[in-house]
Amino acid sequence: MSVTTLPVVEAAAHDAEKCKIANDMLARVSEKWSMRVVLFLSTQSRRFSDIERGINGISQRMLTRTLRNLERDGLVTRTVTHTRPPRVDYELTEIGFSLKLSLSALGGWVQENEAAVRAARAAFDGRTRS
Amino acid sequence: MSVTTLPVVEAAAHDAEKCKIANDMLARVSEKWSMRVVLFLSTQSRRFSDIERGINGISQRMLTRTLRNLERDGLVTRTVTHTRPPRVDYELTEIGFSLKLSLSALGGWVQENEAAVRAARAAFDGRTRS
DNA sequence: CGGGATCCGGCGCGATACTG
DNA sequence: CAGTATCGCGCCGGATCCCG
Repeated sequence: MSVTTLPVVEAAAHDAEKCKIANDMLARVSEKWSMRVVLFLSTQSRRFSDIERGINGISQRMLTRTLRNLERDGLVTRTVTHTRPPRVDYELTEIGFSLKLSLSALGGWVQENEAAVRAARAAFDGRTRS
Repeated sequence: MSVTTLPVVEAAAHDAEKCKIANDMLARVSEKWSMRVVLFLSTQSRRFSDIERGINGISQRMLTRTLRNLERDGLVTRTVTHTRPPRVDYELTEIGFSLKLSLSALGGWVQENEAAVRAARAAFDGRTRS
């Protein structure tokens, strides 16, 4: 029953359940590798090793965990082909793709304000280091 | 020179510097308390203790750190009034407010897809726990 | 090939106590 | 009132080894 529990959504529709989901989604999206994976899958379906090679510096462990989380949230689908060697393909779902679109909007903000943020940081650091 | 280093912004304008800033901003925004603070400041200027009381469960330490980070990025301003007891007011800058607008868009996505995500999680958990 | 199991360091974050 | 300092836990994320 707290007054301000929800970070993203504002006044409208402010129940506890949605707050939790909103927090979780924001957390998910910022989990260091999630966005890279979503972006990498945004154009086409990819198999595990393709993603691993396509995303620079991700470990096998983290790729697995990231994909599991995205799958759990219904953002990607996992398709296993039982051959030898086995083959697993990952693909963005419809809602996964819509999330990617929303995030691209945030990307727009970054493009417009990146210079200002960098300048602000430099000014702040110069001010406090003295 | 990696091919895919940037999570948010896509094909356009893909230099390393902007990538780093984009990552940083996404990290900042997801720092557990940042969004709550930004949202709380979105309507008006507030003093330290007001924010502390307004945001349910934040510790003094984390509020201080969060505000410092936001200030460093040029998203909030800090105004000190030297009285006894002292008084410090925080206010959203213009670019801080524009960020809030972009994030509200993401909030819209959450509102639309929260039910789907919750259902997906339930289905996934039921599938794997068996 | 596509993972799972385990070990481990770093640090995000909270609780508490102290200061100008 | 608005911080800073210190301590400690949890957990994210990397490395390494093993398995079907």
